[in-house]
Amino acid sequence: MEYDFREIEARWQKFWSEHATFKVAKDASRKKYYVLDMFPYPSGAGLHVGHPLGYIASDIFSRYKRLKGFNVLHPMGYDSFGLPAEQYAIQTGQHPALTTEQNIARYRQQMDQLGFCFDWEREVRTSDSTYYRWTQWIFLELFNSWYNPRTDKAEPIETLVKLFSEEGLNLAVSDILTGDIEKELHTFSAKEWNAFTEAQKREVLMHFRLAYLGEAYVNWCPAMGTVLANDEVINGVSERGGHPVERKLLKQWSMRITAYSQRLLDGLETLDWTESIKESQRNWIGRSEGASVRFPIQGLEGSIEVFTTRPDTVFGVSFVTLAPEHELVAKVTTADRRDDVEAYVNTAKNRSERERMADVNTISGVFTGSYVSHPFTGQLIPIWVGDYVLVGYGTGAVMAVPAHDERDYKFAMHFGLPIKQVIEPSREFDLQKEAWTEKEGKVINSDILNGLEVKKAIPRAIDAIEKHGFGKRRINYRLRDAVFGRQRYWGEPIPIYYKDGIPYALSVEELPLTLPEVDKYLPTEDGEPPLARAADWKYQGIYEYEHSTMPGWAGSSWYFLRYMDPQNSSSFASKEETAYWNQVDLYIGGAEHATGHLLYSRFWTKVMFDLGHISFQEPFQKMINQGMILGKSSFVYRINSSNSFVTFSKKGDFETTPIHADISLVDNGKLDIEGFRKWRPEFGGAEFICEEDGSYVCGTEVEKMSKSKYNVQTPDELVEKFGADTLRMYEMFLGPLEQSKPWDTKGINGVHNFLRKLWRLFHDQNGNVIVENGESPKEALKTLHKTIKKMQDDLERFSFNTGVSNFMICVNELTDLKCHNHSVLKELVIMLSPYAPHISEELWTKLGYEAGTVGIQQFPAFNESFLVESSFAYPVSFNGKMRFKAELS
RNA sequence: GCGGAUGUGGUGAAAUUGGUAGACACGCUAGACUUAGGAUCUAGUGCCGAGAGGUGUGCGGGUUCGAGUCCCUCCAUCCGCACCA
Repeated sequence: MEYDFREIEARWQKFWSEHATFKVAKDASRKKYYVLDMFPYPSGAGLHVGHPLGYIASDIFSRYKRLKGFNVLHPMGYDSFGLPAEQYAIQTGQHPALTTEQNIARYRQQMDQLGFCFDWEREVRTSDSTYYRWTQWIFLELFNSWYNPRTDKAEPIETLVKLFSEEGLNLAVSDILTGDIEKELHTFSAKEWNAFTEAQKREVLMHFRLAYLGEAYVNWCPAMGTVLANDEVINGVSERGGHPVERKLLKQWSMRITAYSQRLLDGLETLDWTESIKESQRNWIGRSEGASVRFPIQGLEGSIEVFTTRPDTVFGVSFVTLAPEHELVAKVTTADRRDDVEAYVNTAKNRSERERMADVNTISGVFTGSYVSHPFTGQLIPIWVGDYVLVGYGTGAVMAVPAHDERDYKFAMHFGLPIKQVIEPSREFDLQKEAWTEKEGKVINSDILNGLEVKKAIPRAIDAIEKHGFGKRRINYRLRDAVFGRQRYWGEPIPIYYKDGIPYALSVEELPLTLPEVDKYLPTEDGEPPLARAADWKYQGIYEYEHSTMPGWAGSSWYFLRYMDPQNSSSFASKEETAYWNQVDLYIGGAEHATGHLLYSRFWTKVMFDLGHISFQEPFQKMINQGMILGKSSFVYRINSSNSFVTFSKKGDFETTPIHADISLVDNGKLDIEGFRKWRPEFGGAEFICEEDGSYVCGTEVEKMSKSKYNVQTPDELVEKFGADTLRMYEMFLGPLEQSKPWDTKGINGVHNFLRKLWRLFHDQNGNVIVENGESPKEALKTLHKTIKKMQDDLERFSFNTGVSNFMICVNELTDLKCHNHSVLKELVIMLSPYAPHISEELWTKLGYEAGTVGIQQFPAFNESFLVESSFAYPVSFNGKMRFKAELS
């Protein structure tokens, strides 16, 4: 009897499902371990071989941890709100919930056939109202909180109300103001506060809430009719769809993630993540230290505030530049300059992000006609407008020091503005040709700073600026608040209604605010989001609800918490459950979420921690980022303006256009010509210029796996051909988990043959089980123990590829030894069970053990005494002394 | 430009703390067995060389008794960010 994987796998999957083998529950007597996969968006295309890579790894590790005695939480769910379902709904009129449901069913079926040990009773779906009820609840928590810089954490908004009613908002409490709040608010006394109307109070509070409605420059995508977060915009076009994106000032719901900049930065130190992801986050947060300095405007009230990291060069300022969108531009523009400035500002505003980014080398700007006075020297300095200054960063204005900043230098050269050297370069350098931008050298021409080294001059300059009241020390972050509203249908409704134009939050008891039915999934004629179409959808039948919905990252920012207690209907998860399961110990997923999901979910976790809902600050302790599996596309070469195709080696003789051919039509590089003709009607009469042997050879290229490139390999056909255990082991065998690699099935036979060999170790030619009892042969025990040690090490360091290899070596050796000893085989099966669960279960029962229990055995113990004899020692001399190093042979 | 990663046979790769480089697998070569299969078994397979031997981890240098591994310079490829003051 041969290894009949089809029969075996179907039978065990049924058994696991019927016996709820992988159901887990809190168990205080055992240590927990939480292994999480990034949950998928259920797209219509189903899973391709790249998707399960991470799931296989997490499955292996979960099973291993279970063998080690841990109570392992290993759940799965769906990030089921999202654009594609909505787009499909727009095209077909079909409700997104329906397509989503179908796609989930397909995903589930594909995952099931791989034999994962998920506890499906804990499944979550972000689009399910029993789930998004709690997403809305968290939104309310954010809405009803503010960030208190004095305690450095989020607090209920009541503490702020108390503060205002006792102290008001004045200089003494100005330390509670951070970032943008600073600019927009006026001070008031406690008395004034108490006399404020409800509306006035709410307006003030809105500037402090962690979820707030505010005016902000947003990434507006006209093609999609919605706003996008910064990380959803790549090179000035939308991440999904590639539509152009422009900047627009809009009133939007936002998340005050900037309040957490420093804590998000500090928290990274405690995490076991790759340096590259941490670095991406540091970059995104973009902390820089410096000072803000105010330059009084000549002849007008007020001043222009700039942010600089080089206060040491303050005496080298020769002009000040405002961003075109800067609020003071209109005010400082003189009458004779107005036409020029307005023309410039309009051009700059109308350029899309993409255009603006495309030509960063073109220098443009315009003089406003006004001047500021230098705070130290009183010298008059012209005010310019230039689009190299970004409104969203710092104060939207810079003090230009052309001698020591490259962009200021180019601007000054272009417009013939003075360049004043204030740093003596520390090595030979031609200041006539470019700016000396290094933070090195001696300060000159700078009054009180003269003679100081740059590194010492910086703090000295800040001290002087603060002493004279010209400005203050300031840490600036590049991180922007996250826009939270989307003008879309298929997302969580924001639990807010408007009374007299003022936003009010729903109460917790009124949740969930369910998604209403609409006639179409498009914006209304007057540009309102699709939710505005919902007839009679009003709070208490009177007040308008908020019409935008939450972005895709809302539901995914906290899903790991819901898995801990997914059925709970009185809270997002009980305290007992979150205290027990705690942080995710191992998180596996793609690196593409480095700045989006991973940052947002860290932010929400910190807020939840501050408000006392959970006892940990970071969601994911250790993270592994699996590499992408790329597709190998096949190409045929059509001779231009003909229906003839030329084989790869002869294509040089013609003018050709490469066309993707479906990889299922290509075997070993050779095209199935008849299949190709039938594939698409336009190729029906295709002619082929072939190789000498009559075959047509295709060209190949490694690309991202995608439907449109006809290079998608689904796991289904491979499972059908070789079985899930083979596919699982093969995907691990391909190479290091974290490395991207092209998909290639040429080695899959090797893994499949190995499983057959393993099968034969237990069976004779007639299919009878051969298991011997009694004393285990010494040689077999050595092999076994060597393998136990290696397999364990491999698993601990996530080196699943060597794990598979080492297991193969073991089976080869036992086969050579003709070892059928019961106790050796038993431990072999347990060791294999994480990698190939189906065949392990089968062999486990053949060894006479209870079905469904192989996964909860103890991982076999490694016994050194068997290794001592088989190891050899070789001499090593170290620092002149000889010593011996033992190696396991 | 800045940051991160990677570079080892024909191929995927291994080498865990500086200690026999290329395990394991694919592929290939030769043979055995077979009513032919994508089966199994045996032997071989980094490169040069008939051989002894020499040589070899992107290039060049360094530290060391010893370097794929540590340090420096450079090169190539991939990924991320990018007018951030």
